Amino acid sequence: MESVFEIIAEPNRRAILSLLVSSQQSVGEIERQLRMPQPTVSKHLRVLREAGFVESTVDAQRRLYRLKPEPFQEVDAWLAQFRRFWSAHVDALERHLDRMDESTATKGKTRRRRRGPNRERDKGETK
Amino acid sequence: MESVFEIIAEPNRRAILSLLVSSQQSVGEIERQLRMPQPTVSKHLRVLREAGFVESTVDAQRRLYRLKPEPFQEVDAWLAQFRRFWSAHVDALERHLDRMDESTATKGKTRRRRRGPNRERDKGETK
DNA sequence: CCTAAATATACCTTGACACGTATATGCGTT
DNA sequence: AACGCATATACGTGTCAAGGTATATTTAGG
Repeated sequence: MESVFEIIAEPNRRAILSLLVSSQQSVGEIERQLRMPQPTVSKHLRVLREAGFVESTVDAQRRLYRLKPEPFQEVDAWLAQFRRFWSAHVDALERHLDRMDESTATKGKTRRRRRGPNRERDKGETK
Repeated sequence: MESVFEIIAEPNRRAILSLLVSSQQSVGEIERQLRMPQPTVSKHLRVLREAGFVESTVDAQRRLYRLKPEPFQEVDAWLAQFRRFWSAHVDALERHLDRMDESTATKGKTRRRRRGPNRERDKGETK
């Protein structure tokens, strides 16, 4: 369990991280909102803490967990090398994002995206 | 092996993806550059292809693999919700947005970027 | 056709990790 | 001190994915 990528590969851990975006939460609050058994929450939080994704402070018997930025930056840094590549495929990207918009439309406020004519693709690499 | 996060959790797969950033490569080229056995390369490429990270074209006995953008965008979309947390490093973020702006400038439309202090942490938990 | 090269797949083994259940630890209250 | 709540940890189990080795498939060329 060394890399940040392995950490975020686990769906429950991603759920926890997403929960913590809004504000810090206690173990019990996470447990209830995500409807997962308490030991599961604690164990995932341990992994997340050791990987630097979260930190905790003690509040009586409760532990309040909140996000830490560094590992996210690490993921972002890795992703960066591909940004150049996918901006060359903006059109496919736009189409993809349109589908994402559609699937998350329940959130109400969606960023509207405009649709343009297709631009040229294909760097002419085929043999 | 459903999610994109599980796919990129594997170091060898990340290595392959990084290799393909520069240009498309054959299995043998990947095998030699990464010094990993050929079946390993093929199997990872299969996983990557089924997850939409790469696609291949046939060149005689060779298969040329190249990147596809959509899954990367999916990772980026997930990462987006955490961006406000690491805006401590505004510089990298700004650079990122700058490149986004630049690369999509052909589309003409504005991409809004909030600037200034986003000092909005520590929501005063119950203590 | 037959062979060699490039790539894919099949089979097996192994190890990691996520889960459930049970139990331990810590803290606050009476 | 004793109890109860919140959280952590220990242990046993099952699953699944990655690696290794062997073999199959495809294609070019003689």
